[in-house]
Amino acid sequence: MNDVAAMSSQIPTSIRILMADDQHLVRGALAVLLSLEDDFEVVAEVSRGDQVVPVALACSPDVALLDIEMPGLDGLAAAALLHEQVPTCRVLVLTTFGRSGYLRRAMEAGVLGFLVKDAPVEQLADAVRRVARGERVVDPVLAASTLAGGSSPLTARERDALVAGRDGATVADIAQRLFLSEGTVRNYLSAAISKTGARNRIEALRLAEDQGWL
Amino acid sequence: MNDVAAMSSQIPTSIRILMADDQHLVRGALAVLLSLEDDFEVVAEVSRGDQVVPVALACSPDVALLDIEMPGLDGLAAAALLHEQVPTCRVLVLTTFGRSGYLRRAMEAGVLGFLVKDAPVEQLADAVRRVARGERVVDPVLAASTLAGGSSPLTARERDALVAGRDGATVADIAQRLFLSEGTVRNYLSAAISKTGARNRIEALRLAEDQGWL
DNA sequence: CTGGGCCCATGACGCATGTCATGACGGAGT
DNA sequence: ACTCCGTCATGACATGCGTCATGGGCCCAG
Repeated sequence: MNDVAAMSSQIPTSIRILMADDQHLVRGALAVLLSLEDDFEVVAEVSRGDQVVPVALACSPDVALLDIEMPGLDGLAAAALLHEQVPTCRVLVLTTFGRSGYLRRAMEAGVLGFLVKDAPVEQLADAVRRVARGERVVDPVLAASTLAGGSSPLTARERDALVAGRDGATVADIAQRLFLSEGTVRNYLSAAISKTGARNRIEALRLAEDQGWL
Repeated sequence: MNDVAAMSSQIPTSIRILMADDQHLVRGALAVLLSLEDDFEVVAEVSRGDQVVPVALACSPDVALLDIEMPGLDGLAAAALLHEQVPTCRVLVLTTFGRSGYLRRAMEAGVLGFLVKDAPVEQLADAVRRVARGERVVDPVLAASTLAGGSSPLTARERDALVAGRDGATVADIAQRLFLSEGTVRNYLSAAISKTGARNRIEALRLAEDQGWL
């Protein structure tokens, strides 16, 4: 008896889930969907990335289901923090975009599962169970293309210069934001453009984003 | 008896719903959520805008729940077609972005309800019921900002020039795509930039998009 | 300690871009 | 009929942008 209890694995207790997504409706709907399975229990819902760790500390979930696009803190950053501060909590990332770089960054953040939002519904519950068991769950097609894509050739500052120009800022604006000289900014942008094979910084931005290099 | 049956309004029959969203997971989850209400029946699910009308013709739903960002055909265009070809079907648009222009275009397309995806969950069922009854459902805050925004100051070609430059195309590229001279393109872009109050065509693109002028 | 890589900067060159003036054509409205 | 407005075009000008060469400071690995 003692032995059986100590096995810690197969008491028929439910999997405790934390959900993070900034869109109330989809978060709620997914929570309902998961709650219908009788071995799941959604113990917390948050709408901002920076709430993930505090809430996880409070209610110790088995699995955290994180969206990537979130205010406050990016879901991948949240995953990294979570992995470090609440290592017992496995992470399943659930995102709209199947970008290579997202997957790469997710893996670096210690994420176990990576699911795209247009996966068939049946897959979700399955993925949660497997992640709870400690298995890796990744779409093989996406995994392959990620491997093929290689890792980012951009240096930190080149990346900074690119993202600082997202909203259509001029070189002068970017220079101000990064506390750099205009010439330096132009150099970084130029490097980023040539590395991505683009002809504009706009195109470079788009390409880099698709590759997940931002 | 005859009279009662002929009243057509209050037989306790369920509201037939068609769902269109390209993300399987959220579409499925929302469908489940709605199916839990016993006066709802999700009779069809599609993942592309161009499937909306054919499927609606086949299964004659009372309410169509349309996402905007969809492959094949934009949800708003689908709504317009639906309104014209299946006028008995009321439309509720459900979108990620609460952009003024989306709302405006939705209204022009004969849409009855407009709901953002981060609305609280309880609101969805309520919105569906009200739309089914023929009531308008729109977030008052969004409605106000839309009214304030006014309608697009851009001419058709200015708009064309802007959108043709979305992916970071050069002026020469845009000129080729629109079969115009480079100078003309520059003129259009210049006009668009000054009308939006931007300093770049990139910024102009962003601003115009936020206002829904594209 | 000596490359090599990244960070930061400067200056100069050439092309792309944004602005402006100007003009022609056609449709819509008074 | 005349005028306004949108469409298309040209040419000229100023600025912004992308490229390149060059150099100094820094840190890390060989």
